[in-house]
Amino acid sequence: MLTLSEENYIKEIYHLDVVADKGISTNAIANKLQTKASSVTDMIKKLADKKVLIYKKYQGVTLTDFGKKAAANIVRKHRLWEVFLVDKLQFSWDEVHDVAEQLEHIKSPKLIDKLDAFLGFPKRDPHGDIIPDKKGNVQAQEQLLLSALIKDDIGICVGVKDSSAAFLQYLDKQKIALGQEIKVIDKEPFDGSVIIKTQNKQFSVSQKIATNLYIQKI
Amino acid sequence: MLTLSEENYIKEIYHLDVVADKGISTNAIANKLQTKASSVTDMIKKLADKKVLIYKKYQGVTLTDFGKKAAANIVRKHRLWEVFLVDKLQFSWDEVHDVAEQLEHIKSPKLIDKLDAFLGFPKRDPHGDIIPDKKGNVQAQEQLLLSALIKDDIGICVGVKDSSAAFLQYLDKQKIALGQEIKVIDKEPFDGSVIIKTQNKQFSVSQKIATNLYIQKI
DNA sequence: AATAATTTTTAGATTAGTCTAAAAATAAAT
DNA sequence: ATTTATTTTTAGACTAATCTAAAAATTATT
Repeated sequence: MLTLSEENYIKEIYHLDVVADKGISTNAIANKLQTKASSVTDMIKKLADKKVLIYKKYQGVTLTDFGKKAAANIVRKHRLWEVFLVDKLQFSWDEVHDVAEQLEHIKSPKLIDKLDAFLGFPKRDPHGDIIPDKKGNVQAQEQLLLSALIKDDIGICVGVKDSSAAFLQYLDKQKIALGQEIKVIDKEPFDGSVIIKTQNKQFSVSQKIATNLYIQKI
Repeated sequence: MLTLSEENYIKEIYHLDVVADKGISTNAIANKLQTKASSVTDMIKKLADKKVLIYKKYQGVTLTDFGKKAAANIVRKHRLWEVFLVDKLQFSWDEVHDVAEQLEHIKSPKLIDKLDAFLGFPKRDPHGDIIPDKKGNVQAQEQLLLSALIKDDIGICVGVKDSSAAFLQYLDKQKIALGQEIKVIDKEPFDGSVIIKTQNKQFSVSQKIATNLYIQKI
């Protein structure tokens, strides 16, 4: 059985693992978890004992298959709860994270199965992120950043890279929602901004926006 | 801010407070929480410092108004989650307790308000217990034990005193549900059993059953 | 009222998770 | 290839929550 703290470490290492290919460094984990490197060293020793990850002094860590499954399960719970908060309780998508951060630690497989069914077996959370299945498998997402599209490309908005409240609120203000169709009218090479058309309105978004919005081409 | 452990102590003291009139003893708390008396002494000192309760050595404890409000809030959360589990997720009433025990510690007033609304502002949980309101007030329940009724009394089943899975399953088997009308046909003075009629069926229940089922007379 | 039994508290130890400060190892820069 | 800078680990300490065992206070019993 994993403690709350252990679960938070595992989840964060899992998120870092997606990008990195070598071992996850002690400092990277410490930054993400707002803690000190020495605390991380202590904890990863414990997690290595529990066969959650592989740890060699000074070489960083990598999750074992067991660790990856455990992590995917926590992520699954987090994202299902986010769907619940938005779909059923009318939370907006920029205010669900902190609550889901607590709910993800509730231990009851039955609860999650029933919640999943109640929500209609959703595939993605309110930010467009894929929800891992019961067995901890994550379906690969075929998605590009808006900035990677070229003139006349058309796609569906499927997710955000940055899920900070500020960014989500910006999207709300511009009436950009997940599931929405977006067409690239033109690109401005000078500053990387993109002129898009969505819902019959045409406007420009900055490079910062374009590099944080995932699109699935159609 | 209260820790998880503190919340569990407060909740248990609150439940014990309903029955007792003098201070709640260290041992009583230790029994309920499956812990040692020495641990209880340590904790109640801490809770006294936090103004949650009044503590005098060897005299037991009593909750302050602040402590009572905090406790009622935890109980409110516990019971609202139980309603959610039964009404929305199709849990049966004998399997919700352990999950609710975890969910009651989630900290988010907004979540509870929205959950309350989503559930249609229920007044009682699946076991018939009154749900404290937002301010921590509990409406007095006018209810008697089935064993206190006399021949020809008619009432509605409103709650259970013992909410163990075994008892709840017994009630399910006998098709006795909350909200159901029950008439006392006769009583057997010898063993305290009661002959009742409900849903056009007439049968006898033992004294043990009759002293654990709450009825509201009509 | 004195003694016995029980309850409660204290004292000291333990575990999980964290921290600071110093030491050791690795990586970067001259 | 040394030296310097950075990262990581170790050593020792702290807090929260618990425990055991012994001491102190209260309650019950003769």
